[in-house]
Amino acid sequence: MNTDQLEYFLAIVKYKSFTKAANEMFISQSSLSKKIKALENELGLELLNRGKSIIELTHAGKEVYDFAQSFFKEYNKLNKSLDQYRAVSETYIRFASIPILSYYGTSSLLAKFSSENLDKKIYFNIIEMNQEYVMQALNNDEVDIALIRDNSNLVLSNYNFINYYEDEFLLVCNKNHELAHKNTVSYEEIVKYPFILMDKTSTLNDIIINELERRNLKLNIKNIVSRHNLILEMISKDIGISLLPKKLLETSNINNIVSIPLEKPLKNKLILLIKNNKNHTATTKRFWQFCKENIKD
Amino acid sequence: MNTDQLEYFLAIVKYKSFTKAANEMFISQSSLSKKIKALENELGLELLNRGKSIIELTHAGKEVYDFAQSFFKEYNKLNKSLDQYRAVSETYIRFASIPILSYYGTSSLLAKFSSENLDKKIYFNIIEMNQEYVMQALNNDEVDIALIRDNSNLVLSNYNFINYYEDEFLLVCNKNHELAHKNTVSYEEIVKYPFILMDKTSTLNDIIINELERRNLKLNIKNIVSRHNLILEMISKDIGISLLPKKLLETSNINNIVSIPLEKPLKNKLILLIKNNKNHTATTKRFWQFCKENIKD
DNA sequence: TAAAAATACTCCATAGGTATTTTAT
DNA sequence: ATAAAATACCTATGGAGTATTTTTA
Repeated sequence: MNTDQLEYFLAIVKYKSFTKAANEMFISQSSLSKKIKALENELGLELLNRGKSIIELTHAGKEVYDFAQSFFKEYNKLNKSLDQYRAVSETYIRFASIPILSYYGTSSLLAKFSSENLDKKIYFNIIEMNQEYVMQALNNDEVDIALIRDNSNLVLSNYNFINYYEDEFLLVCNKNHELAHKNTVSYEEIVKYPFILMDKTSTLNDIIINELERRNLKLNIKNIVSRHNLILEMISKDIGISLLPKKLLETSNINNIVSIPLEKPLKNKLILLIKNNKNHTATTKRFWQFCKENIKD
Repeated sequence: MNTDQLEYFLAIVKYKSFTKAANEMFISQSSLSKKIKALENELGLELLNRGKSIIELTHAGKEVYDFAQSFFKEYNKLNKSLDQYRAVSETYIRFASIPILSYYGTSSLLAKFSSENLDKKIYFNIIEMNQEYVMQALNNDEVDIALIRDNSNLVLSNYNFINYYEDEFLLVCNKNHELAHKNTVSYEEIVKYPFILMDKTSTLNDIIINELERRNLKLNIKNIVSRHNLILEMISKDIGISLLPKKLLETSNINNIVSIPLEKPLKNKLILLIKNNKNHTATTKRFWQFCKENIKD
């Protein structure tokens, strides 16, 4: 019996699925299956009733489950206590993000993790790049975890993800604009007016343009700029209108601007991504676990 | 971390020696050394201060030691509880002995072990043979554990042993014999009288004859018989004298016989033997452990 | 110098992976 | 038929052994 087996066993119970648990624990379904079978063989008992649409504990399994839980309680206590004897080592977590970090409270998440894990000096190596480069870095193992925008082009089969934040796009216009008085606006109305777009490396555009294409509509693009603050400033001069995630508007203090919900809401979803492979450091895994527990979606 | 590592770690602390612990746990010193190093690496800590003439726990080691102890308490509890779900399986322990089993309470030892291990049906496969055959069977892995007499010919480097019983040889003679009134007798006196010897396959003879050869004395052999009861009966008819272990005399109820200590005591030592190799079943290992704990030497 | 732990080296067993089959709904 | 667990098969890592070296008292 070893800690891995117990940990994996708890994961299966938690997720009620070998496949799901394997994914979450960064091992293959096959390995997990064999590991649990090995544990069952060692104990000479079946721990799980498989199949019948859901995985449930056998009576013996329940006892092992309770044992495993209190084991980890003690084990974690031991490890915390051993920290006093351990040299504080350094580890890096390489974190890449699209340029939105300051708006979504990410730094406080990272800080919280560091402060909860004082046994190691944890350094976050943070870079902000456009989504294409973030994905490249993730795929080339130059980065451990990424924060990106979930656009429809993403193929997530090689990744695990956590929903990080979700809000919706609002129409933003000058307070003197024709639309300013409306309660909701439709896509058909939006395309009538000069539109200010982020530059094409932003995934905000993909989402907006995809949605409009789906509806056979085409934007009347007036300007393309590289930062959303610039968009807001231009709107405050009534140069055009735009669509921006609600959250980005909350932090701005530009005058003369009005934001209006869409008739058919358009979601802006941010997700954390980690590669599905098995070579993550213990600290990276621990951080991923921490994110799962600390981000309420 | 796994149960093996913890078990081995506890053994090292118990025996204060890697080499000793390795031997007791039926693994090589090399493997043990590596296993503990692996545990230390995993924990990122030294657990033992090696070398300085004795092995002692570091502060961290003490914490792990306490953890391991309470772990096994819980682990054993779990296993006991899991027994109710386990199919009762059968295991055999192959036990060979020189023909003395009825005199040394061996059967109650075996019975006690069986009754303390009700999770398995434990069958003892017991054979009594002369020592040469017992040793052969042990060497050929036809037998797991052997009970033999420790004569000076034994080379024990390939075995682990447990002192099973120790008593001393007494001179036995008829109550009308010339020596019958003495408090102690010397070897010089013994060789003067007709002597009744066990047949040559008995290790009793080796011990007696070796001792006399060491003293340049030679027995005056009158009869050779195959069972010590016969010897006693012959002595009761004053046909000769003999040397027999004290214990064998306690259980006999033959009259007209006197037993007298030797001036220079001659020991009769029975030992349990197990091969030093690593292929014992869990039950055999458990029985061996049980013997270590239950036989006070 | 002697005894004991660590290491070098070899061999084999097992863990982990991918691909496939079996099972259960 | 589909989704999920088990299995077959392959590879690579790690564990066990023996023999040797290093360490320490």
